[in-house]
Amino acid sequence: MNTPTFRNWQSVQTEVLRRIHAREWKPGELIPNEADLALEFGCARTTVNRALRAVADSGLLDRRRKAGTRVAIQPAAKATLTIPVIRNEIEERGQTYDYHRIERHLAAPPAAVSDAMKSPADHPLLHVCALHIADNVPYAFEDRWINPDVVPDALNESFEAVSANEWLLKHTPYTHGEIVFAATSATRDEAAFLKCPEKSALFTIDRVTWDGEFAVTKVRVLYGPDHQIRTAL
Amino acid sequence: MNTPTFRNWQSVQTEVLRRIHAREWKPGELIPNEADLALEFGCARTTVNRALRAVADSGLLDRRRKAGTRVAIQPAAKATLTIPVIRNEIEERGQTYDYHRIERHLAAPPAAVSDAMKSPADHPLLHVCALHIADNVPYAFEDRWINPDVVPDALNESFEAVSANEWLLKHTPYTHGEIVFAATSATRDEAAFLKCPEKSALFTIDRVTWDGEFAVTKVRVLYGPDHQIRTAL
DNA sequence: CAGTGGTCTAGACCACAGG
DNA sequence: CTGTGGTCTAGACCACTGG
Repeated sequence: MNTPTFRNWQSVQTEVLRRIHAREWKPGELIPNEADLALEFGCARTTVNRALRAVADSGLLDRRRKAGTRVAIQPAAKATLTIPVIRNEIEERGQTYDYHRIERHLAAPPAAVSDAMKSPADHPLLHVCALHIADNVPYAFEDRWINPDVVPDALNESFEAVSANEWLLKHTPYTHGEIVFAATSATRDEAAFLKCPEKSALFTIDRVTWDGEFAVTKVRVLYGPDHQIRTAL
Repeated sequence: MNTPTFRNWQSVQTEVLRRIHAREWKPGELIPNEADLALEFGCARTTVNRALRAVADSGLLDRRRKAGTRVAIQPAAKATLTIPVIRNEIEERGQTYDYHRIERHLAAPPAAVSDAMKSPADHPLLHVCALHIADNVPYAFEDRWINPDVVPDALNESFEAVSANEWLLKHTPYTHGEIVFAATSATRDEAAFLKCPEKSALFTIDRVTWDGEFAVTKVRVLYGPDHQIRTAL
């Protein structure tokens, strides 16, 4: 029985995944090259290429020129996390969103912040703290430092009605960033804001965004206890 | 002054990103269609398509047939996390890896586990607990349940030398999975294994993997305090 | 050096959804 | 109905890298 022809790259991808899962192509094994597969599948090489590239992106295949394509031995799981604007995150679950600005002032940041932003230690930055609230329950505490050299308009903004989270997204371009996920123990202040016991385990996201070589902002978001981020694998 | 010609999709992508960051194309705005851009860039439409698709995948563009392509208004950040096999994670940092199996027995799982695996409440599963160690310091505690119906060979494996983490990856295919990130407070036992204070905030990954409609395994990995996952944005 | 994947091109048809 | 993105094709050249 011959392999039926495959019309599109998704069906080729499905077949490739099937062969990997069914161990027809075993871990570490070399699979046929694109030209041969195209022949077998009855489609153009481009189509096979697209399918194999997709599978390789997910980590299940290792591709190298001349060496060919192999089934990955220990496929590292790759999970794509989507971190939405907090307001959207809450509203999409049908909860009402509320926002409270806690603090806003210009100050020299602690060393950890100026280091992370590669900003001179005594250079004042705009410090904005705020609470995001879902259905009247504290949801996340946002502790942010903004570089006024890069975002001068921020100095004219009170951040009382609009969160810095949203305001920056709308007003400030950035070229790249770094994001760190961790678990931290709630300090006394943080616990008070989030209305949870001191030293609760909090899911934490730290983010620094850059516009070229200049740090735009550094933010730490502390989510309330029991917060979790879920994704398909 | 004309736009110079672009030779490959990466350079087109770079130019597209530049226009978005420079606000030449503003958030919410419609950008020219593929055919026009191809003309402007002096390349084939396929090439433009590849570039725009890549940018859209990263969340900065919204594309819809007939409606055209728009710059995203509030681009949700997308971060791709790579979760390697723990041994590799440790060895890649140049640390020595060590492993200790703590427990292994067949037992009826707690309700939370049988629910997550959609397995009958009284159906016995293989429970394997183990410690992953980096440079003689506890690194992560692995608490795993394996479905022996799907992986009968696991019953013949002691998991004393090879972690279930690696063994399953090598021996068991899976079709899909779900992964949850959270922060949890160390229980007394967990704290003892990880040699950290009780109630420390621990970064936690829960994973359930499936082969078709059957759950293969459910694992909870508790990382030591201060563990963090970092990725570019 | 030669085999492999990576990519480009021009042209074509199609699926979808806005108006 | 029609404009848009989504995809396929055949053929071509290139870049990398293993042997």
